[in-house]
Amino acid sequence: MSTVTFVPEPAPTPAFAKPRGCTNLQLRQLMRRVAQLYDAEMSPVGLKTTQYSLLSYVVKLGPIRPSDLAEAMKMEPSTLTRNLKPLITAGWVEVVAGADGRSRSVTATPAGRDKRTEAQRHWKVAQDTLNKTLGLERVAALHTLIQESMELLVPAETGDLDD
Amino acid sequence: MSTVTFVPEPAPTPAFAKPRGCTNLQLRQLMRRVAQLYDAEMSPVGLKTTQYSLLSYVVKLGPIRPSDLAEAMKMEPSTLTRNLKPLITAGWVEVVAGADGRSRSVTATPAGRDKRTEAQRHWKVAQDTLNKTLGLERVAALHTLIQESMELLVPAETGDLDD
DNA sequence: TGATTAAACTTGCATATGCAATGATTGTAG
DNA sequence: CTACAATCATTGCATATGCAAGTTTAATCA
Repeated sequence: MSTVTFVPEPAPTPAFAKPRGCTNLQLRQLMRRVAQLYDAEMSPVGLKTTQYSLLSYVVKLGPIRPSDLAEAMKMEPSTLTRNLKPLITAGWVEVVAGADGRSRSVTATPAGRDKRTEAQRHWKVAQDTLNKTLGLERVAALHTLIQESMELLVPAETGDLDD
Repeated sequence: MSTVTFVPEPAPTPAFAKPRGCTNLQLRQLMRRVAQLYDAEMSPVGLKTTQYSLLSYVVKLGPIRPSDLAEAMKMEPSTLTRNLKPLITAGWVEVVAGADGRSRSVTATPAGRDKRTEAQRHWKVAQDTLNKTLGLERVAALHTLIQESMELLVPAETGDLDD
């Protein structure tokens, strides 16, 4: 057995700074600002960006069951139920009885499809504004990070539990 | 004058993909998941992560005027007014008359400071969990992107308008 | 000083968000 | 076929969020 002198490795300086602060808070803050930017652009059309997103999903995926729609939008079913209300009141979306007596079927009305088309133009302007303000590269990087993070966060999950 | 044949440059393939989808929606979706992760960890302490963030700011910056606090937290003053209510009800925060007859002064009570310390431990666990789930590097990158984006989004703004 | 403007919250209105509990149906085990 | 379990949606409760309008107080101008 030989005596060995360990030379401590030079602390492997990481190529990135240790994250500082609260990720939750930072996400919220950015979300608020971004939402304001989008909402300002959407306001002439008479819907919030949240509503535009939901309406778009209904147009694209409908007729669809509320629970499936909620999952697609990654929100709680209870939240979905309520978020649909303004769209129903406005006559853009309809919820009727589903095949299964328990479930329902969500679809966009013709007026809803028209509204979505109209709103889409404004959404594009908002997105372009953001792209210009932040730079295409930064927005692309943000999208990538968000998507990667979402995948990693999907709670343990549901899906491939055999037995 | 010579005739020149322009060889069109090979479309400068960018090193990043054009961003797809709605940045607002993606941010919201990630925020929801992240909030749920933090809130689950904070729930034993009896406050939401949003409340923890606010309480922390009050502890660190107080006594402070509501408008300054709102600016520090990058939220609307009206939102701040309401978000303070649960903390006041719980006896963690006090709002008293300010120097100026119009303004107020927000401070944390001793109970509030204690609560914040207790909550901080849980926050750290949540943040560590996130760091592990996403990876330190990814979280760091996210923070950087968020911060850069926030700076770029600060609306034209207030600050150095002379005349 | 009296009128006007500005500053600093606060409220009214509307939506977004989620957990826990409830209601209504369907599926399943005995 | 009945009792129990699982599914699907909604409601009760509480908070978060922001715009526009209102209130109170201070500052400024004529």
